[in-house]
This record gives sequence, C-alpha cells and structure tokens, in this order.
Amino acid sequence: MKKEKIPQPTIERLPIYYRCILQMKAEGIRTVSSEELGRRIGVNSAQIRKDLTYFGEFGRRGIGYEIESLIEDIMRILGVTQERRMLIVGVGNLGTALLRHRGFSKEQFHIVAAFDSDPEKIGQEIEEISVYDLRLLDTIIKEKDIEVAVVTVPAKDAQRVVNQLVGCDIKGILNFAPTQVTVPENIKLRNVDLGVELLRLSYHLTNS
Amino acid sequence: MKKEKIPQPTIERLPIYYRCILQMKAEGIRTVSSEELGRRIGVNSAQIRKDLTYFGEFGRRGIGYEIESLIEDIMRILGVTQERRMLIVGVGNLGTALLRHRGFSKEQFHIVAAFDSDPEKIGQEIEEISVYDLRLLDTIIKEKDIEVAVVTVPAKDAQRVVNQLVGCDIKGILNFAPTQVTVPENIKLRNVDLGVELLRLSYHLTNS
DNA sequence: TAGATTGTTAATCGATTAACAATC
DNA sequence: TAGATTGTTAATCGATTAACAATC
Repeated sequence: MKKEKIPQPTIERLPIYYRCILQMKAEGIRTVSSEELGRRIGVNSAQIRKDLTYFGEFGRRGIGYEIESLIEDIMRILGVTQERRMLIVGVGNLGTALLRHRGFSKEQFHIVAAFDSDPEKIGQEIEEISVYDLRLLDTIIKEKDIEVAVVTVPAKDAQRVVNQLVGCDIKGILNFAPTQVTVPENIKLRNVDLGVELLRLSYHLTNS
Repeated sequence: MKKEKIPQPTIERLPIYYRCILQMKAEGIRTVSSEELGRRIGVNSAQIRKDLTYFGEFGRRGIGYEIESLIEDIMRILGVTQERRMLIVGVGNLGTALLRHRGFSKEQFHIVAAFDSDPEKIGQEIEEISVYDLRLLDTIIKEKDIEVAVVTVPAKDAQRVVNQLVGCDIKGILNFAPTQVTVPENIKLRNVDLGVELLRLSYHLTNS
C-alpha cells in the first residue's frame, strides 16, 4: 500500500505533531516552520521535515507549513477523519473513569458499549452507555459494528478477554491490564501500563 | 555515577522484563534463559543479555538466570526497593479512578494526598486520602515529604500545575493531561496520553 | 535579488543482532 | 566430556541529523 516503509518512531511522533499544531491553531497561529515546531516539541527540525515527507510534501520552501492544511493532512494520515466505534471491557474504577472521561470518547472514537461479568454491574447505564454481560460480546459487537476494544480488566482476566475479542473480529485493542497479552498479527494492539510507567519513573529517580 | 551510558530503549524495556519474570515466579518457574524470556516478551535473546549486562552479570553460563535473584537485581536497578510518597492533582474521573485503583498505589508508590481547586471536592476523603486545596500544595508536600506527583487536571491547567509542582521541589511527575508540558531538566517527567495512544491505534487501523 | 525554509541526500550516530569464546 | 547458555565483540541495520540545492 505504501511505497517506502515508515519507521515506527515516525508513527509514534505523528500524533504529537498533530496535538501541537492543533494547539497552535487554537492560539491563532497560521504558519509554522519545522524549526519552530521542533523547538516546541523538543525534536530536531530535520526530523520533522523527514517524518512529514514520508507522507507527502506539505510545506512551502521559504515559508513553512500552513497550519490549517497541515492539520487536514495529518488527520488524513492518522485516519482521524474516519469515525470508529469502540467498547470497554471491565467496568471497574479505570473503565468507569474512561467511560465518563469526556475527551476519551470524543473526536473519531465513540464508546458505544461496556461489558463486565459482575451481575451487579450488568444492566447499569454509565453516561448513557449500557453495561452488558460479557457473554453478549459477540452479539453486540456485530449488532453495533464495533471495531476497537479498550480492555480494563484485572491482569488475570486480560488474556482470556483478549482472546474473546479476537474471536469476535475486533480490529484494534487498547490494553490497560498490567500484563503481557498476545494477539494474532493482523490485530492491532497497544498497551498502556500505568505500573510500567511508574517503574520507569522510579528508575530515573533512582539513577541520576 | 554509571560508567557506560545506558540506552533509553534499555531503560524502557527493563520494567517489561521485571513484569515478565514476576509472572514466571508466580508460575513457580525457577530459572529462565534469555532465549525463553525473549520468546515470551517478543524480543531477541541477545537484546536481553545485552540489556542486563549494562548493569552487571546476573546469569550463569550453561544455566540461564535464576528468577529469584534476577528479580532482586532488577528491583535494585529500578529502585523499587525504595518507598516513594506520591500525590495526585486533579480529582476528576481519572484522578479518582487512580486513587481507588488498588495496584496503582501499591508496591513502592503510595498516594498520600490529593489536590483539587474545586471547593466541592476539597475536604472530601477518597479511599482514606484527603483532598486538599491546591493552594496548600507546598505545605503538604513538605509536611508529608512527597517526591512524586500524578497530574490528572484538564489540559488547560496542566502547565500551571506543573510549574507549581516544580516550585515545590517535586522530583518526578507522571502527566496524564493531554498536552505537552515542560519542566526543568532536573525534574523527571513522563507523559501518559490516552488520546495519543488512540491516535496511534487509529494510524495502524487506517494504514494496513 | 536577498532571506528563509523546505525536501532530500549523505554522513553520523546509536541500537540491534549474529556469532562465538568462555564457562557452567 | 558434551550440551547449554552466558557475556561480549563485531557486523549489521536503521534512525537521526547536518548540509545544501531547490524554491518560495
């Protein structure tokens, strides 16, 4: 689909660029050079130019990048233009917070269903989103045409839930459970592990 | 303090190794080879051996690594042995979830105070942790000898709060606010941005 | 034209990995 | 001794960055 392989670090940085230029737009700025953008984000300006040219030529020599159009271009690259329906498995503290969190279920991602196996929680509504029995996963995913799953279950249940999701043809998973899970390579998996982040912080606090 | 510079990717991986061998210990496994550990985590075995030898010689040729002692060694490297007192600024959905989240405030990190500027929230207790007026930040940090701050305030307030924290001699910050904040270089900062993770997932879903 | 800044090449830097002597 | 696996070197791979022609 693409001519040249995009380096993983480039992909990791793109959303950061996107966030930064959105903020600049809000500040009323119209145009930005790679130099200025790099300064704000803390990366080399050549890096930014190179990252962007993997996807096209978005700047004007002597001028810089027009913010309005760069936003549109990066939106297209990231696929932000396409709406995506999302579910949450595990309506504990974190899951509930993410359900309530305005801004998590915003932009293109919409949480449309929640799941738990606790009978106390099943049937509840949180922010107008129904909590379903985990056993209905397959039915509801098909019914509501859901592509993405957020996993906020305890570590011990994570792999089982992920297996279930994979079986239901979910395309992407954002895993918050503090454990390594595996998926077939056609499924996109991203891990967000708060404990691991604390350990990394701990390392830096200890060794400096 | 260290002879050789430790590569950043090595530091990022160490907590992953730690998590994995903790789990193996729980499974009753006594010894592991770099080959087996690499297979579980999904990295090359030479990578693991190299990462570990930045810090010492922990294995035995022909045998592998003894899990019990490797855990102790990595704990020491990560500084997990040292208890650290932590606060949360911003008692919204996410902040409250983290306060309640058993396991976040476990191991060496203990949440000992929470802060907000909303009079409705100030004075409350969540999981036996008091919510203080943000203006008391300096006093309480000194009083309770707090080193680490978790920031869960809205994006627009993040930089101001971070500046306040820096002024109070906080040593490390875990920032959940979806915005780029800057700190002096002697302060350790880690960003966890859920929105950015969703954007990265979006990229992979769109381009594949 | 002069100044600014991109897109791109090529050099540099750094991280990963294959290979193997050391050794359990 | 034979087999396994580490620690470490050196080769490979890939990412970052300096430099500059193109061009606004």
